[in-house]
Amino acid sequence: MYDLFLKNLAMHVSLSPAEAEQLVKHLGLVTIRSRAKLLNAGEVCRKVYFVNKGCLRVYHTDSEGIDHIISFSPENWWATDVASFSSQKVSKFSIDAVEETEVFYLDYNILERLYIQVPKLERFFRILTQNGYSILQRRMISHKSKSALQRYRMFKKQYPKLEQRISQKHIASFLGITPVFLSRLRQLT
Amino acid sequence: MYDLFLKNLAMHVSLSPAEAEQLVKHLGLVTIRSRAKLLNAGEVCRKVYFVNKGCLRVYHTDSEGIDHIISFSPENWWATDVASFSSQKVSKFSIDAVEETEVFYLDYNILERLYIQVPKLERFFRILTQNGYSILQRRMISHKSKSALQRYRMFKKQYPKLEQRISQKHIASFLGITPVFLSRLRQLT
DNA sequence: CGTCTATTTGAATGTACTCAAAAGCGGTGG
DNA sequence: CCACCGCTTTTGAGTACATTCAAATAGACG
Repeated sequence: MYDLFLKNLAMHVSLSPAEAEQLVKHLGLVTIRSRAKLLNAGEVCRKVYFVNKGCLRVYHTDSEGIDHIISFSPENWWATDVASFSSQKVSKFSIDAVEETEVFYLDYNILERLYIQVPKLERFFRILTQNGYSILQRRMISHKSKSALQRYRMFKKQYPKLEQRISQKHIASFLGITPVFLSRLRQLT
Repeated sequence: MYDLFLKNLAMHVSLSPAEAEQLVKHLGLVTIRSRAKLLNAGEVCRKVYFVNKGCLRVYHTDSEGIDHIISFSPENWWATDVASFSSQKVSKFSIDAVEETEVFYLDYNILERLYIQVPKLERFFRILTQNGYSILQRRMISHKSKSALQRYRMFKKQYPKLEQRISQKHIASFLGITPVFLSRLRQLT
């Protein structure tokens, strides 16, 4: 049951069985159906999520009511609103499910306590955030230096499986273009 | 001398005098003149920098030879290529000085040792990276949802002092537009 | 089946870019 | 101290990538 989760942690830290036990027993589990929300912009983000099955999206709804997807989190990825979670202030982002999704979660207060009990977790989340940061940097650069068509092709290459599972509307929002324009790009392939 | 540096750390962790001493004695110090480089794309980024005076820029040079500035680091900010530093693999980014700049730095190996000796540093850099991550997210969103003019106005509002110190060419690169177009935007104001 | 949302297609528009040339500015050497 | 060189900024004209609006078509779900 916790296989994927523990393997994910093992990528960056090696926990003793006791530590793993300690961690796992504080883990929440929830399954939500497609489109169900885990976080609404305006709320405080109290949890960090690990996707065991399915796919989440983290997005911002701008003043015009247009969504901008900041990231997808398929199986084996983490999702949270880092800004809101780490400061426990209201969130500018929302999180929902792109398809039926099963997530583990850790509560803010529990995690803060765990940081003390299991200091390796501090390390784990430092590394996790660093990785997320550098992925975001790459996306930022690609957004600035590549055309929409190039970005779409990179997306398909990088996430071949995801493309099947996610609506074009969402892919367009992730790429930072309109669904209409994405539809035209697809003709060219 | 270490005032600004220690105050910066104190924002997120409180070190004992012994811990502060331990940290500070491993700190390097270097002053570089405008345009001098601290990191060249293609090298491994072995240091994390703290800007005590002046201003650094972290940027990527794309296949066309065009620079894309990912961040400025004026006094009291940190700079590194997170991806390269944390993995100790070759860097896709370069770092140089926008004006005469004085930086403290920590070496990768030293920092890894310090993480063990002073675990609070693990926490500090976790929080630092989380903050950086959420700043980058905001920039990503603003890049997708705002026009160049709006982004320029936001930049001026957010970094009023920086605008004076940095060339338009660099501001344009940061905003993700051409210097030519920035020049036109400035007429409108 | 009917309704609602997602995708496609067409036409007109706008934002930002390229290329080119001129003007401004700063540093360096005579 | 001035003249010159190189780099930055401005300005003009033409262009391209991506958008908006509108309408038609296709798909998904109750």
